Amino acid sequence: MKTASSKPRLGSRGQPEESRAAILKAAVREFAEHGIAGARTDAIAQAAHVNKALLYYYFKDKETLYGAVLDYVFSNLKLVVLQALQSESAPRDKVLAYVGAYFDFIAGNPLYPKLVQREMMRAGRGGSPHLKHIVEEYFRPIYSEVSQILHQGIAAGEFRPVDPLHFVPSIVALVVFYFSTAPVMQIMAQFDPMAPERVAERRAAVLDFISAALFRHSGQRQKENASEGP
Amino acid sequence: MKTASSKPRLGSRGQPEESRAAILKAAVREFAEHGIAGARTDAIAQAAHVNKALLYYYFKDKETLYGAVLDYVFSNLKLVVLQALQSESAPRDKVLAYVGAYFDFIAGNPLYPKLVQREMMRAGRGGSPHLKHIVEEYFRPIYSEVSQILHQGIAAGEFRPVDPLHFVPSIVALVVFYFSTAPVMQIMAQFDPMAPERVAERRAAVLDFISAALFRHSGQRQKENASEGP
DNA sequence: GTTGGTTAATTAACTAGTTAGTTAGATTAT
DNA sequence: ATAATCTAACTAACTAGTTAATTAACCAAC
Repeated sequence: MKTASSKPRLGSRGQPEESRAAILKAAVREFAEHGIAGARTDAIAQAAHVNKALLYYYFKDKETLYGAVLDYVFSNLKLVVLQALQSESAPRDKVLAYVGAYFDFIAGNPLYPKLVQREMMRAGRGGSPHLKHIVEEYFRPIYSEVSQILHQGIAAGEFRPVDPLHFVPSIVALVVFYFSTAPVMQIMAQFDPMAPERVAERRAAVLDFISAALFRHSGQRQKENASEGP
Repeated sequence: MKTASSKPRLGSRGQPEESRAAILKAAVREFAEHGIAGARTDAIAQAAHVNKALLYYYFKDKETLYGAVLDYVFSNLKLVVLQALQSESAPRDKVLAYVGAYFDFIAGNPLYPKLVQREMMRAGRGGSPHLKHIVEEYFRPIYSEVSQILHQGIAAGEFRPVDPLHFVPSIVALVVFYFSTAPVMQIMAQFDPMAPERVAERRAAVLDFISAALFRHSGQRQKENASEGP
C-alpha cells in the first residue's frame, strides 16, 4: 500500500517498515491487555522503542492505530481459517479442520482472543467504529463458508439439524472462551492453563464437545427438532 | 450491616441507602459498557443523579466501587444458579435446570456478561485485585456443584464421560458468549439479537447443543475416550 | 416546644496528576 | 538540497480524588 514503485525507499534513521511493524506489535499487546481506553500510547511507544510522536506519524490517532491492530489480527485469522476450509473432504472433516485451525491460531496467539472479545463488546450505544468493517470483511466470509458446510452436512445426514446462525457462534465461543478467561482458569484449577499439555487437553475437549453436538452417531435415533419455546 | 440497632436513622437529604443503590446501579452500567479504565466517575455520578464526591463518601475509590459492582452481580448469579441446583431430580434435569437458570439470569441482565467477560480478562500480569475473591467466593462453589452432578451423571451412565474442568467452562462460554457479543450478532444477522424471540431461540439452541454433547442417546454406541493429543 | 448541639448525608468548587496529541526541529539516505 | 524518518519537549484537555462548607434529621436540655 505504501511502496508501490521501485525500491523500499528507506528514510533517515533507516527502519520505516520495521518501526511501523514494531509499533503495531506493541500495540497488539497493549490493546489486548488493557483495551482501547486502558491502553497508553506512551506505553506502546516505549515497548516499540520508538518516540511517541512516531505513532502519530504512522497512524492518525489512537483509534486508527487500534483499527490497524484489529485489521492485522483478523486478516490473519481469516487467512488461516479459510485455508483450512479449502480441502475437498467430507463436511465432517472440514468442520474439524476449521475448528482445529481456529483453535491453533488462537492458541498460538494468546493475545488475540482478548482483542476479539474486547472489540465484540464495544458497541452498546456509541460503540466501535471498526466493528461493522470487521464483521463485513472478516466474520461474514468465514461465517458463510462454515454455514454452507453445515448445511451440506445436514443435507447429507452426517450432521444433526442445527441452525448455523447459532451453531457457528457457539463454536467460536468454545474456542475463544478458554483463552480469554485463562486468568480465571489459573485460579480455579491450580495449574497454568497455557501450558502445552493443558492447551492440548482443551483442544481435545473442544473437538469432542463439538463432534458430539454436531455429528450423527452410529445406530442412533433422535428427535428432529432443534428449537422450542422457553 | 449499618443499622443494627433501633431505627433506619436517616440523614439530611434523606436517602442514604437509595443513593448508594443508585450509585451502584449506575456503576454497573458504566463499568459494563466501558470497563474500569473507560468508565468515568463523573458519568456514574451524573447517571445516579448524585454529586461525584458522594461516590467517594460511600466507596473508597473507583477500584473499590468496581469491586462492589462485581460482588453485587456475582452474588446474585450465585444465588439464582445454586437455587436451580437445589432440586432432587436426575442429573440430566439438574444440568438443564442449571443451564436454563444461568441463561435466564444473563438474558434478564444483559449488562452482566460484559462485566463478567471484562473481569475475566483482567489479570495478564498486574491484573485484577478482585478476581481471586470472585473465583473463591462465587465460581468455585458453583463449579463444585455442577462438577459433582456431572460425575453423578457419568457414573449413572446418563452422561458421556466428559471432563468437568473443561465441560463446565464450555457451558459458561455457550451461555455468555451470545450476549457479550450481541453487537456482532446485530450486524451479522439483520435483526435485534436481544428481541425476546431471538433470545428464546438462542436458549433452545444452547440447551440443544449441551444436551447433544452431554447426554447419552437411546440406542447409541460411541467411543469412550474424551481426550487425544493435538 | 423551642433551642442548640451532634452527626449523617450531600454538594460546589478545586487540585494534582495523567494522557492524547502537537510542534518545531534534527538526522540522514538519495 | 530535499524529502522521508524520527525525536525532545511541550500543551491542552481530561479525570480521579479532595476539601471545606451546607443541609437537615435527631436528640437532649431547658
